[in-house]
Amino acid sequence: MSAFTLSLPFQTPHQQQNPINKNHSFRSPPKPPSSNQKPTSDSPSYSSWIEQLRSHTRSGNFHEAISVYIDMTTAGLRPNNFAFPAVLKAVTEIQDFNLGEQVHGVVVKLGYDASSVTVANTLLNMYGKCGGLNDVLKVFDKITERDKVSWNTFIASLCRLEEWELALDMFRRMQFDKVEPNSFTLVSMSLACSNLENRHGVMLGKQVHAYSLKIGDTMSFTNNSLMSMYAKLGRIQDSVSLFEMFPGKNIISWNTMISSLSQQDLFQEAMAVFKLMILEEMKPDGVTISSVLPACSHLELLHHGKQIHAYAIRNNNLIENSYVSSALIDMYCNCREITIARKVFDRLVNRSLANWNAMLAGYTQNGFYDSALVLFFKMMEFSGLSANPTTMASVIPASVHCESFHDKEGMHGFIVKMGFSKDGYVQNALIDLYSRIGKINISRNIFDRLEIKDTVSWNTMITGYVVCGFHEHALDLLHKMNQRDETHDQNLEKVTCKPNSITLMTVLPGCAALAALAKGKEIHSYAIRNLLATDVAVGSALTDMYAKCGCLNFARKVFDEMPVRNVITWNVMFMAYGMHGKGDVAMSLFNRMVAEINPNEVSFISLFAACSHSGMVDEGLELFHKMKDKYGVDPTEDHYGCVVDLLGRAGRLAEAHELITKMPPRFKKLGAWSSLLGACWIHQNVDLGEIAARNLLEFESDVASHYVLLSNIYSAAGFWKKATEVRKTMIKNGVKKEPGCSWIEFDDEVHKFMAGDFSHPQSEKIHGFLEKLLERLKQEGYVPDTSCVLHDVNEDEKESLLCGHSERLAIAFGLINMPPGVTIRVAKNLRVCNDCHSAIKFISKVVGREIVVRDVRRFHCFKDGNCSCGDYW
DNA sequence: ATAGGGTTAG
Repeated sequence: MSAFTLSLPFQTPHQQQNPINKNHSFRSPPKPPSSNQKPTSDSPSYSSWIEQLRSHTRSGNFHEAISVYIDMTTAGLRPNNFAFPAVLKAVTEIQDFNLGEQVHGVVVKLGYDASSVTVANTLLNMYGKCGGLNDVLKVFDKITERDKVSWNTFIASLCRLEEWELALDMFRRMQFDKVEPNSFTLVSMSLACSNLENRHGVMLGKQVHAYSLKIGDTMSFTNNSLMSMYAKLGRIQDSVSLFEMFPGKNIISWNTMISSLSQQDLFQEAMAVFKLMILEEMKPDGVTISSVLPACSHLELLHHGKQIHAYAIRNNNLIENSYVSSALIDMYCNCREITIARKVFDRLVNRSLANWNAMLAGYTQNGFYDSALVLFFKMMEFSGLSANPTTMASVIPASVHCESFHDKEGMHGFIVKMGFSKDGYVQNALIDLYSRIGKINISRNIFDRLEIKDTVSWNTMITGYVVCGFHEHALDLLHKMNQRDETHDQNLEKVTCKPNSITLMTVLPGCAALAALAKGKEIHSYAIRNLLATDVAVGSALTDMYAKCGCLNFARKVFDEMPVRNVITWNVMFMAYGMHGKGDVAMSLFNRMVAEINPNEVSFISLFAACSHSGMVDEGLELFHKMKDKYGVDPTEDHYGCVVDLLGRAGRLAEAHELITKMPPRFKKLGAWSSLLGACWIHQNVDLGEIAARNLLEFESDVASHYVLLSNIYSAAGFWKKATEVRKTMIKNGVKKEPGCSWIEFDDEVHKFMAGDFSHPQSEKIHGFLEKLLERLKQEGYVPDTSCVLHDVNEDEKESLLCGHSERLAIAFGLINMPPGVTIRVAKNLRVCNDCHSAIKFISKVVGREIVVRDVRRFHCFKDGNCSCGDYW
């Protein structure tokens, strides 16, 4: 609506031309009252103008009412204390703040703001609904004879402007001025209290409640507001008591109760109240439906949800209610019935933004990222609606995970353009976006500049570091999150963000990757103290962490004590036993598992790996042959890869090769070929190794490990020239070998060592230590095996290169710094080479220490000159 | 006086 200026014709009565801008758009042009003569204030038709104005407002024709008002003033008539309330009400309803201000001007000129309480009160109401705080205060100040309505309107306006504290102050001043609060006042007060900080809100809320009892207020809306207030302040029990004791329950009481329970995540209870409502023959309306559906959604009560859907269609076509349809879509999506959700969506006649958003969220949350993006672009083009921050909170993750969508950073541009950059959800989603495209610094930048960091912000940032492999930073940030929590004002419960179960399961894989046992234990104790350890996901992550830190016993203990286990929990345990070379235990656990719960694809991958590392070829093959018929899991290309590894590692290379050739054609064979190549290196088979490498390099000429394995196979067989050639091709193709890297946790820090690396502060000491150690090893009978050294150098040099292998540096560091008797735990990013394996066996004997080395595939526990893997790995 | 759709995880 265009703004226009209204000058005051009565200020200079002789001036007859009127500068009203007639562009104001009205539905129907106003008709002046019957006579052609201009009415004057004392002519009989004056009252008919006023009456017309009032009747338009009364019957809801606000635009017409305003028209009459304008014509009236154009004609030089003064509005009176009947005209002003009518026009102000109309202005308020259509939210035309500009016109409101102009009418205000007229009111002031004519002195009604001080002389008529009714006019002043409607003015107050107008500013409360479409103005600002200053206007409200100014108008209220002017009223000399404040009545109860003035106070109530004033307080209600303050609430609408979210000035909760001020509203409460005014409640006190009202009583001080000897004006008795009534139901209207108490409704506003309940609303104000429910928006205060928790403890404070409850305290004042109880006073409001007591006040209502004192004045014997039994109005249903007072009771309903008090219920709502208690619920929002987390005092659901008080809310329920009010509900139960109140004799005058109406539909709104029921709805309030159901929605309050839903909002407090008390879904079972919400369902129970809903059922009671039906029993008491109270007819649910749209609000009821949209309050109870979230409960069905969270409890995944698809059946109930469908019944409610049917009810909504039968009764009054409640499905047309946008709240109802959004809740339905959400319910179906949460029950993973995306197709039904989409049908509901497609059949809607008018789609609200909430409908689109619910559908988009449903797609994203169920992993249908492409569908989410397609729908989003459709919405942008055809719906006539524009996205809001909620839309983008679903679209950003969809764009991040959608592989065929490339312009991920473009989303950020769009966000900025739309002005959504300061929305918390959007910012968190952007942090995730940048970390997943490897631009972790941008993530951190956004994170650092967040005005409010909630738990999700911290979790997302920590996950980002884990995703990018910066595990130390992840642990650092967890530490900071905790610090922040400790120093936080206990009164501000709403803004605290303690680590939750998601935080822990995000950061535990970081500990596992770093083999940071001490840190992992610290997190474990934190989980116990904060009652998070019983969470399935946390328990599974703890089990995994202990297993990957080499503490199989701890892993098993956590596993045994978990109150609930899911597929992932079991899979983690299989993997754990597999990495420790205990395939037999994994298999017997599997038999226990299938009595309780169905295995999935990952279960079989873990089990094959376990069998493979334990030489249990036949057990593994048997499982492979019956996984589909007995357990209903179709083998995938990954399973084939595992079985090729199983056969190959055991030296059954021909069978492994045959299995690859028999793979169903829909499968990619790369994984299987690379398993075979690895096996050819172990068993020194040049012919098959060449075949495998050829098949791999045709598609993956940029993977260093293929070149390295082939070249190692050649050198081990003495084909030095061929080995060198492979290495040259690799360099020519610009492929860089991933540098070997090992690490060890010491003194609350993870120390990293690269192969041939001299950057560590203790580097000199370590190398000196290793030189002396080498002499002692040789005395014990250690003979260096240089076959896996790629470089074509003389034997002496090779030996010193071997000494530089990163695992040896890490072990030496541990031996120098850690007290005797403490097990040395080292992790490595590549496989331990033959020579290091045999050297570490000797080291464990010479220094009398247990040494645990975890490489990419499994654990090696060295003790008294032996290794737990029995040289089979 | 009552109602909605969103971000993080294995």
